[in-house]
Amino acid sequence: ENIFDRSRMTPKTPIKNEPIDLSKQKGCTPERNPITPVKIIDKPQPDPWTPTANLKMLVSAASPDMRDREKKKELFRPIENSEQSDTPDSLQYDIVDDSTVEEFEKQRPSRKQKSLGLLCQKFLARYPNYPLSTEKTTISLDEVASILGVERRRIYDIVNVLESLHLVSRVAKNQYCWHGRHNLSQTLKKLQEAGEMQYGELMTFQHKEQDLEYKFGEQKKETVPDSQDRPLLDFSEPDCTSASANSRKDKSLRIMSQKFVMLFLVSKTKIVTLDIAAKILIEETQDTVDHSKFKTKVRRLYDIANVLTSLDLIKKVHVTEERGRKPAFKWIGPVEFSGKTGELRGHSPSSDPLPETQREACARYQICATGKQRLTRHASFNGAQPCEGIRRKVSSEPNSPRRERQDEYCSKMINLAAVCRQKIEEDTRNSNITSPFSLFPVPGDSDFCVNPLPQAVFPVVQAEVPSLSLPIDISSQAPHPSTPAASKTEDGKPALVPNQPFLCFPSSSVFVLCGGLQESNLSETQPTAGDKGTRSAEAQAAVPPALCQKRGSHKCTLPSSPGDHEEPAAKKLNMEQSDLPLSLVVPKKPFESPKAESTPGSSCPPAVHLETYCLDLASPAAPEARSKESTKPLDCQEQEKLFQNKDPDEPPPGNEYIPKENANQPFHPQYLYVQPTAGLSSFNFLFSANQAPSAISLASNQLPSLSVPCVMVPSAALASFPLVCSPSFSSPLSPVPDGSFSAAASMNFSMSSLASTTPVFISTTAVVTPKVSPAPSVEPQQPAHPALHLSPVLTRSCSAVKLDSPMCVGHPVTLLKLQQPSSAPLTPKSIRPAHHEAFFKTPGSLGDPVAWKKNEGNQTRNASSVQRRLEISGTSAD
DNA sequence: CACTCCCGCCAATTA
DNA sequence: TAATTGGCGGGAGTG
Repeated sequence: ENIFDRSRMTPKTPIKNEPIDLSKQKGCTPERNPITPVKIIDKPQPDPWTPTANLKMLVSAASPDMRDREKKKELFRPIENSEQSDTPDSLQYDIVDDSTVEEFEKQRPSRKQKSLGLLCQKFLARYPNYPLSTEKTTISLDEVASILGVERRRIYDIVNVLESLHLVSRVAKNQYCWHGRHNLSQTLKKLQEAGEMQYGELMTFQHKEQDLEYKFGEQKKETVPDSQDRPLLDFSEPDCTSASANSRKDKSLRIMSQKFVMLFLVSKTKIVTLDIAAKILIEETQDTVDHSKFKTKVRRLYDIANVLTSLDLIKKVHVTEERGRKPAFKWIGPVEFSGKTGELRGHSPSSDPLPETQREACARYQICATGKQRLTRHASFNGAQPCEGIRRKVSSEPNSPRRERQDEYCSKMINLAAVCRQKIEEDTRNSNITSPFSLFPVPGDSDFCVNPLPQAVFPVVQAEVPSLSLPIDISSQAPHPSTPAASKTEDGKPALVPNQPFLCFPSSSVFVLCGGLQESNLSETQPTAGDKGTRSAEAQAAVPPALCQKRGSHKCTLPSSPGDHEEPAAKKLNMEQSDLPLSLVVPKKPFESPKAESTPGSSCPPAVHLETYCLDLASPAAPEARSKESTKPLDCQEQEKLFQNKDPDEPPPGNEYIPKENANQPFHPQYLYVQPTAGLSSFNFLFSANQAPSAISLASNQLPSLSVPCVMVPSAALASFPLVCSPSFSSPLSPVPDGSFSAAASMNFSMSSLASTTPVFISTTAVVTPKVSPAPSVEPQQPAHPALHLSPVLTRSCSAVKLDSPMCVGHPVTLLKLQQPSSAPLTPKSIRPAHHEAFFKTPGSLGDPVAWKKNEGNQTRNASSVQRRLEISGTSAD
């Protein structure tokens, strides 16, 4: 009998008949133990007894195919009856029993019987959904293939998808480890977070496929190449063995699977049409969109969908659209994930940088979004750990192509930002906005939450236009219009709470910090991250985002980029970009609950301040940036020079940071002046602080008063500071109200000289580089969305999103764009964004749109600076 | 005819 | 070099 079985096992494709059994190891599943032939006996044996069984035997003996069919039938029966709907588990049992049946449907296995979905069910039936932790079940591909009577190729399809969800992990060649669904929720959560970052915006618009598509296209193009995405998926989980395995290039199926799942998790409707998914995935992967590619993608999606369906995570549905009904899938799996950011951290803090980043972002986001501020979380976040994680990432790969990292980074950042946005939105929706945002105009919050995000995402893209708007805000700013870049700069807007994440984006790791910034804690982490990034990245980093310092005073440094900009302003710009968002965010938080560690209290204005500070800080870093800047356009270079000079001064913002990098007190004074001008109290504080104290001390001082978080960002943009700060502060503060706030903020920015800020952002963007160019493209789209309401927030979110897509590089740009657009539409709110843009532009300002482009380069610089700052902050950290 | 998606060639990776 | 993985797309089964 045993022999018999074996023969059966071997499918027609004799490929490998080998003694399959051997492989099985531990625990197989309940049903059979593959390993020993004996197992085989299980089912088969019974057969012999029955007439049918005998028949089967004969048949199988006669032809492998028949055997297979029979097997399938057995397995399926239950399944077939219920169709997929049945739960796999039940199936399993059934299967076992069925042996008796044999109705002889044998007829040729219909295509359905051979479907991947069915095969997958059979596969899953073999393993427990929740295996005991103690027992590790290993899966031998050969064995399974033979048992299931299919070629190995098919098993790969299943395993790859399962692997993407961490239900299994590859242990070795031909060996996989079965984990079951224990970690499924965590994995889904991660994917959701990542997805939000990447697709959040898109999904919001889901209904509008076009939008999405467009956006996607732009974003992706802009941003980085898809490689970015992978990381998300990768998350290395703690699981058992796996870790090692991922090397392959892409494993598109795995990545696709993750992305596909992300789309569901991000989608509000939880329904994703195949064509949209295909388009999105194609874009990510590659630009080319030829039809054939699309078809191929769809084929793959079907493969994935079949497996996911078997997992009961999705089900097929049809959506009717204008053009008719389209095939689609609806997510029927868990939507809420118990895991919390905190938990996530716990998972593998060190293991994957990205994951951590995401987590942090999430955490921050939550905080922000919620408005509730979870001090604890923040605190934890603030904790060096997060930062470390980021740093690790950065540092770890320093050598490797920065871009890639950056991209990843960016993507992560973006993702985070996106997630945050979404969350925020949700939060706002669900529970009106929380205090944090309150800063923003009230409406903003709510709007912000709801509309903004969605729109923001894309709309933001429009940023370009927004940039214009910005100018509007402040005529003076107009100059900046430099334009596109400006829009990007808007990222600054991100300042809005939602954006925080964005902040991160800029420098990548740094940004993450931003989130923290807002909260306060963030700052610390960010800095660290930033530091790493900057260091490794040198120029790119230069601008490190901000770091934030956290807590109480939060100071983040946002690094402006290292010098890129000619003038301080330029620096500021860079910083700002990244910062802006932060600042925005910060403000909100402050408003909401000062109490929080950081005492976010300060509200918008504070945020601004922060930025300023950051800028200052950045300046120190600037020098480094300079080098990179060289690459930048003329403007940049000039700016760089300026920065250099300033650098020394810049330190202020990040108190701690500064010291490390450079103590640039001198400059501070300048800034200080500016701020005062602004008139806002908060600004003033900041400035004074900056001035008086050494860079660091100052920063800290100021921050504290304000709300710190923001500060962090600013550091980078010190230069811009003055301008920005003052404006923002003044108005923002009082305005606290939502709309006003944003407006004010924006105003401020613009006032301050958007240019300066803008430059910063730009630089950031630039850093992103590749993305930069893309960003522009994006911008156009954004306009459509107009995120009038929350523009700031939205913008940020948007930017963040975009960033994601771009991954590292791109995202910054994207963000900017988004912001602008949003800003434009929104009035007050929009203003802010605009301001950001303006800033960016301004620096360049001077006018050149070109400058914006250059910004890209700057961004990189910024990033580096940011990183530096981060580092500093880290060290100095509160 | 449009959807699905099976099948297996064959290239990229690994061992 | 052989084996393992897995991208890919032709084209067949279904409705």
